[in-house]
Amino acid sequence: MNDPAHGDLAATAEEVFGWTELRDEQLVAMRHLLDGRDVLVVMPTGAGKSAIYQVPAILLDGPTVVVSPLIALQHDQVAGLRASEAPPAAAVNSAQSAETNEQAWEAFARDETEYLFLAPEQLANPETVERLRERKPSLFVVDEAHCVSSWGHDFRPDYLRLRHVVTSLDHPPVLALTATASGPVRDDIAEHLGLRDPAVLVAGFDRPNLHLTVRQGTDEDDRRRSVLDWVTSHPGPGLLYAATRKDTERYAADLVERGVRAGAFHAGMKAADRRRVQDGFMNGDLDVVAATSAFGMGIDKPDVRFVVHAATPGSLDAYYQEIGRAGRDGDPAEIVLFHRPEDQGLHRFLTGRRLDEDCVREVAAAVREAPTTVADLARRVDCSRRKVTGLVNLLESAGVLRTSLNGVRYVHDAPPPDEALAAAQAQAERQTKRERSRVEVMHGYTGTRGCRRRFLLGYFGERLDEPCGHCDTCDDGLPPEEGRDSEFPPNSPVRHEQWGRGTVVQHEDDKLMVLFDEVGYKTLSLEAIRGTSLLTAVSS
DNA sequence: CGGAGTGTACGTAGGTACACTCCGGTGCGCTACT
Repeated sequence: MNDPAHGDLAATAEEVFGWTELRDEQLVAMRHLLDGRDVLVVMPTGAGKSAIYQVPAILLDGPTVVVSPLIALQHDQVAGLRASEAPPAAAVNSAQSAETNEQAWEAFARDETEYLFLAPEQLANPETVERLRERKPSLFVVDEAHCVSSWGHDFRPDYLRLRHVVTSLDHPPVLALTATASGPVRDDIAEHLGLRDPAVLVAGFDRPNLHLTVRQGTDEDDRRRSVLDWVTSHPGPGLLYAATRKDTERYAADLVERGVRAGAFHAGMKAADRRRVQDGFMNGDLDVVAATSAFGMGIDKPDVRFVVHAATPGSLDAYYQEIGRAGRDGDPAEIVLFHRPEDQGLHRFLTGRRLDEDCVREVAAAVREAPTTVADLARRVDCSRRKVTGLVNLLESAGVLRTSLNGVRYVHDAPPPDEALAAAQAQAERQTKRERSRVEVMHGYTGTRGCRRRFLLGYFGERLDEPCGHCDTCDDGLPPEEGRDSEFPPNSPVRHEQWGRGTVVQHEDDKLMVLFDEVGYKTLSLEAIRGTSLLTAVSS
């Protein structure tokens, strides 16, 4: 490789960061950014994702804006950059004093800042975007980009508004980084960030040193005992994921009683207690953390020897994210899921949020009266800003509203507010259906008779030609293979008479898993399809 | 939807069985009050 950009990248990486070697995927991604192209990178934690923006940022003329979901992550990134020879880095967020934030903005305005870290909520403030605009950022980075898809639709709706920020910054090259994203999640990220013909780089998902097991529990007491027995008889460090805050505390207490150095971790704990548990785990004072899904983002401990689930998560995406924290040093690690079909109940509840109809009507009516802004709506309507933002997003995807960075207006031929409510309900129902179908796929994993790893990798669009030999189903001996070569290969588009357009996700035994645009994931029996016109392959 | 916790009936002692209610995950930023 002798193009000049390659030489500059390698030289900068070495001079500034001391990296003497860059991996191919890193270099390819960096070159795309220098060429002005949008890039989506899916690469395991610890493989050097941050380098992909840190190096080109220096070569591009203008500052780099990094959107990061957690203030703790922003802090780590800034500290890391400050410890290197890299140009100045700063963060602006609510954990810092107003004075510190103002100083950061002033330095940024004087062109003294190369890397600026912000949460998406900061970018909901038009003044913030204006301050960025004035300095003409040359790179816009979204770290932990799976959050766009997993949180944007309800929990942190400002994620779905980032595309307007990108537009108003005259669309500098956008880099989306994540460790985990299935095909549909990648599409979701690209769509909601408004990526233009992005280069999509996916490094290997397979983690062959992780041994995968699913254990079926009979009743809750039986499962609880099995989990405790398993954890106490395996050396840590390890993670124990539970579904509720109360469960994490109970498991931690039971483990301590059995002589395990364990701590609980969930979002309801005081910040100081959370820090104590996290630091204890990192420095080896604790062997096990019993946690909700709150624990893990930004945790990069190489020697985690097991990840055990005392309840089934709501999606394979979330599951893969959590088990991916084991065995990063490449040594063997155990992955055990203690499953009960009743776990679906909690996820039915969590995905079954009801729409606030009054609020929808109020928002729709207010916008119909006159175009406005999200901030103004939040002031006028009797709901929280977060809720209003979420409803604006929902009404936009239902085709009722159209939005820009600051503006919200009524689509001129859209139905009046009363009927708009029905459209919003239908859209919300589609989202719920999709989420619930993800729960079902997760349970499909627990029930598969085939190779566990093949199922998992298949979901992420990677084909494993031979069974892995390193999961419980392979250990037990697999049923005979059939139907691997069919007219419905993974990732191929199909059409169903009832469910419409979809994409084949998985193919195992005589079952076909398809992601339909309208109804989410469905599992179809090939035997039932054969010889009928129910499902047809579509030429793309 | 399911599990945990509380309350009640039973019938005269201490527990068991069942009905009922309540609760359940992820973080940012901002404001009001110590």
